Amino acid sequence: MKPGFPHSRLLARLDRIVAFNDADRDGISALPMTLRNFPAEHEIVAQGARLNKCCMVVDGFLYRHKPGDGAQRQIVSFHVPGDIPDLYSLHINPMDHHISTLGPAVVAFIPHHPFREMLARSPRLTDIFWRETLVDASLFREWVVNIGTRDALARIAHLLCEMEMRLEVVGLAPNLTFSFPASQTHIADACGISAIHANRMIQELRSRRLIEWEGKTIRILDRDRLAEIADFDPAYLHLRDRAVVS
Amino acid sequence: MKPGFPHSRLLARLDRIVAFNDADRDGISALPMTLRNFPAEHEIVAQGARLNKCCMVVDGFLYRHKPGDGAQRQIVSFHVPGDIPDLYSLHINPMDHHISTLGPAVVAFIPHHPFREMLARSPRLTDIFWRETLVDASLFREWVVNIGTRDALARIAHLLCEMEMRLEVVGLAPNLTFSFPASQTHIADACGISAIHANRMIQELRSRRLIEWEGKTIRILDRDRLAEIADFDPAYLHLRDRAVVS
DNA sequence: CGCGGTCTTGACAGACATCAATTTCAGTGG
DNA sequence: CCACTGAAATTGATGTCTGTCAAGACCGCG
Repeated sequence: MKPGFPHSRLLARLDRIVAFNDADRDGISALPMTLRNFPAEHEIVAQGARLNKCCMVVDGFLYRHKPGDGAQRQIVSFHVPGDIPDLYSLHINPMDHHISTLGPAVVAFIPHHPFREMLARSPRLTDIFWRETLVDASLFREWVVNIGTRDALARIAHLLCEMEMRLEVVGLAPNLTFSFPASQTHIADACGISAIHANRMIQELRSRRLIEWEGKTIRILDRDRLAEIADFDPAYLHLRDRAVVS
Repeated sequence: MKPGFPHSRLLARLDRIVAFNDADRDGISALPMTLRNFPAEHEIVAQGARLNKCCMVVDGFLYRHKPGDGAQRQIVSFHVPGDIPDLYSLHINPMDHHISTLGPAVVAFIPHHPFREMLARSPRLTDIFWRETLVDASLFREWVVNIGTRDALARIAHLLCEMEMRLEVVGLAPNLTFSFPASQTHIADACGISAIHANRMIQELRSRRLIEWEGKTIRILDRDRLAEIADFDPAYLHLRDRAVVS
């Protein structure tokens, strides 16, 4: 079976995380997927919803967020192509957060029913997707550490290190350069700081010649020093091979 | 098959979350478990370790923590009887955080091999334990929100609301009163604030007559007002029936 | 060319961290 | 039975990181 474009995204993604075989490939390739385009800042899934399908990022970025106390909100994760941010909806209802597009994005919807059938047929695929949700959880733990222990500058630096590495895995960060259509307000909401302070810290990173950030394009100039400031250790990403050469 | 004491802890726990049948029960009851006692503040699992067994809390509390920047550390979760804090080690290695006892605790170890065999035999149990890890992840998301958006007073209030409700589920918080052998430093490390400030905020909660906290015993005096301060919505706990009467 | 969102800058206030010292108290030993 | 001891809790003073308010600059888009 010839996998379609969205399927290959998912396959490429999983391939970088675990080793799997042709049977796994065929199972995934047989999943029905419906592609849809969404404009920037568009809510794909609402908190409280009961879903009958999952969404996979094909192109662009999604982010998950929860309303915080009062007017505040907290972004709890960003998602890159290949991610399935609501994979957990297979087993948990209702959704405990929103999912929105960051910039314009292409999303593939996978109905729960055939997804569950595929998993029921293959304990191996079950393990693979279970593992995906576990890595997801590991990122949340690191975000707790990020927001709980680091100052604003390090929080932003850490976020950038994480995004660069996750995008590199799916081939979207050549030369430490990548597209990231987040406003400074998004960064602030993700790091638990004010937008104004986020602005100042980003300027600080720029003036230290650690990053370039113009429009929606980020370029990391000195990954080692950025990682040092961020106290960044990629172990929590649980990538298959962490031998990332610079 | 007659389940032993540790097994019944696990069964009771799962029973409050999902509905399951006798076959499930038998499968769980057949799991080999080795009981061990640990003193307070004892490391059960180290970051970086590759495990061949999971640990279930039988009595007392465990907590998971990661070293933060410099001398700081971040507690990312507390665990009550019935929890399996390193369930994810079935699919992910190495551990990305430490697990320690809070006070003295009794822990049951379950070897990975029979655990995996049980799951391989029962897609239903696989779903149940997968779901457990998904709820775990949901708590992390809420912790991100807690630390990222709320002030110190609300963070502590939120933590107390969460602990009370989770303990109530396993029958360990009668009359809104429960044992919790955490020092103020633990609270501080969990909420991302300094121990001194944690002390002042706890005093504030006491003086407002919201809680009593003497030694290792906490009593919630006014859950409604505490939940209001904490902006606490138990939906993220994904309990089966959330009809908790006061 | 004008509008609105985003970014930027400055001044000021406040929540919280840090430093230092004292009190409490459970556990220990004489 | 009662000092002794070290950890935990508490209190006070001071500094700072970060939030808030206000206003202006920049820029993409219609």
